Amino acid sequence: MRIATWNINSAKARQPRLIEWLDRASPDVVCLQETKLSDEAFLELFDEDLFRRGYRVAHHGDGRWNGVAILSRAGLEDVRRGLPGDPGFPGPEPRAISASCGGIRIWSLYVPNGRTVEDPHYAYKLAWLAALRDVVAELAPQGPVMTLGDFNIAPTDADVWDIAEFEGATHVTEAERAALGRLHDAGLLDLMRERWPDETVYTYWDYRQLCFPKNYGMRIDLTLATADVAARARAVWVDRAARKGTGTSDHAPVVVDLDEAPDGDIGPMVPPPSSRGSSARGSSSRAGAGTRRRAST
DNA sequence: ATGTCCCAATTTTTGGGA
Repeated sequence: MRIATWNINSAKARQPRLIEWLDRASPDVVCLQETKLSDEAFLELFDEDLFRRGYRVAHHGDGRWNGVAILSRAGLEDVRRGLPGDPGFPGPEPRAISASCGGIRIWSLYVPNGRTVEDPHYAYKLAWLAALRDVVAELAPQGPVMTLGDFNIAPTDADVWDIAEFEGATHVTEAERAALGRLHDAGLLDLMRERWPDETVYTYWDYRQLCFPKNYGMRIDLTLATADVAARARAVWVDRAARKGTGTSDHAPVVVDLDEAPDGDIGPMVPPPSSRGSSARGSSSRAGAGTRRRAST
């Protein structure tokens, strides 16, 4: 199952690039942020194109700002709009939506930007992240969970092109990183860093000052997941091609490929005959580990 | 020149947000 997240910075402005990307990348589940549309306007624009490609749609937006969505051709059950405990600014904003897709509770998140550390939006950002932590702490013990989206936090200094440029700025503060740390404490792993611990990886480049050509980027779009999901992650990457050319978002998609769940709907995995009763399925070899058959009875 | 883009409205220019 291929799962992606992409802050598209206006679904309306990005329509051709989004459709083109769906056809090229062929994701099964897509978490979108900053659609900047109402639910009605989003469906009006995309329903036909997405239906024809086999996607079902859950959108949560109110028009001008924010707006999140999940597109899925791997099931879309039990859709929940908003974040329980959302502090609001002052009222709730459409920054979270979740659904069960292919047995995973998937969240598409657009964390408040924070603006500056003195701005009330910064306190809002931290309060919003605290509410998210509580949701994760409740859900993570219950089954597979993924939280994907624009977190507006660079987890470490290595996740920005030049930390000196961020003196006193949001996205890199101790408090923001501590809030992210509490998501990890609640059971979420950073799939990109699990797979690529030391690579330079960016997901966002400002439109201004030729940031993309110079690779002045930030890794702020994160793919977090519980350990059961992390164990299935076969590949994790940033689709930089989607950031190139004209009419692009300032963010690139982050894509995760998952192996099938070992106890998925095809039935429980049992050892293949060749290794049954032997020690061949230990950590030294994965041969045969992908073989699945329906258990008898 | 912030080497930009997006939105809405007080719409053909401006202000706000990222």
